[in-house]
Amino acid sequence: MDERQALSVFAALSQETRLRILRMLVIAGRGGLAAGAIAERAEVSPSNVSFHLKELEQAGLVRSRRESRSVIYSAEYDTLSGLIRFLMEDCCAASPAVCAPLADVVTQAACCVPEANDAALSAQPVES
Amino acid sequence: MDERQALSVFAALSQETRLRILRMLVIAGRGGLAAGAIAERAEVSPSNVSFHLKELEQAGLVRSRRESRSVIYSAEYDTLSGLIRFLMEDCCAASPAVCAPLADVVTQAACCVPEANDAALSAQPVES
DNA sequence: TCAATGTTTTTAGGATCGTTGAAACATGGA
DNA sequence: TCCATGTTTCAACGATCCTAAAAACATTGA
Repeated sequence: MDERQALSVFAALSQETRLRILRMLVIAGRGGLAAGAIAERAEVSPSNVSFHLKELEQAGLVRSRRESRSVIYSAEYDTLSGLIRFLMEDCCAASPAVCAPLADVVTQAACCVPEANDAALSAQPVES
Repeated sequence: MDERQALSVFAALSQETRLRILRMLVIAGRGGLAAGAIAERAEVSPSNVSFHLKELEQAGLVRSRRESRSVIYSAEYDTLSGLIRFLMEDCCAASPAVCAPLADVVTQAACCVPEANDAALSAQPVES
């Protein structure tokens, strides 16, 4: 990810409704959610949710597909991981001691890593 | 990190000059840089850099200390790691397969982790 | 084709943000 | 104290963003 896209992603995530929507879609998984369902859960009007979804889509954080009458939105996990990589990148240019806190994140936020799944985060088990 | 602070941090990072300043300070390490030096490197006016540094400070991304005539700013690595943790948090609520790309980041972006320092990122060695 | 449902676009407004230059403030040395 | 240096605050303006409501568009079934 280059600086331009990082700026775009940060801008997209700096708005309350959009951040909520993205987290909603991240939790929803690859199946995604229909625009209407998102609007209902976020408690905003359809036109407003459409506006914010477009912003998220332009930032590359979500994708959309039409299924019959509904338009289904889902999170782009690759963009999220790219953003995290971007955030870690420059840390590595400084001395290792400086970025020790980030190393801790790497080792502790291991919810996604099979062999270290000992509830390092306060995340609850997967349901559904 | 809660949602409120995450929003504040995203807003702070969504501006080109501020993102550049933060990356500059991350690379500079705990020693930090004087406001004047930052202004010079970022090629913005002193008043402008002061404005942006205040925003970064309010978001908790930098701290300042006075040394004689200069005010030295340095990156708050804990806030950065907190942001990364926040970004990974919800990923874990979905199925593990969904967040595999993030797991890859964790294992590959290992520049900070001593035992896996094999240039997984395209980051160049530290110069200067 | 017509009506119903789901979503997007458009328009307009008010609010917030970023930049600039001048003035003010803080510090250290003569 | 006075001056030089380094930084911050202030006020004003233009640009951008967010929201709301109405209209337009797309899809499906009668």
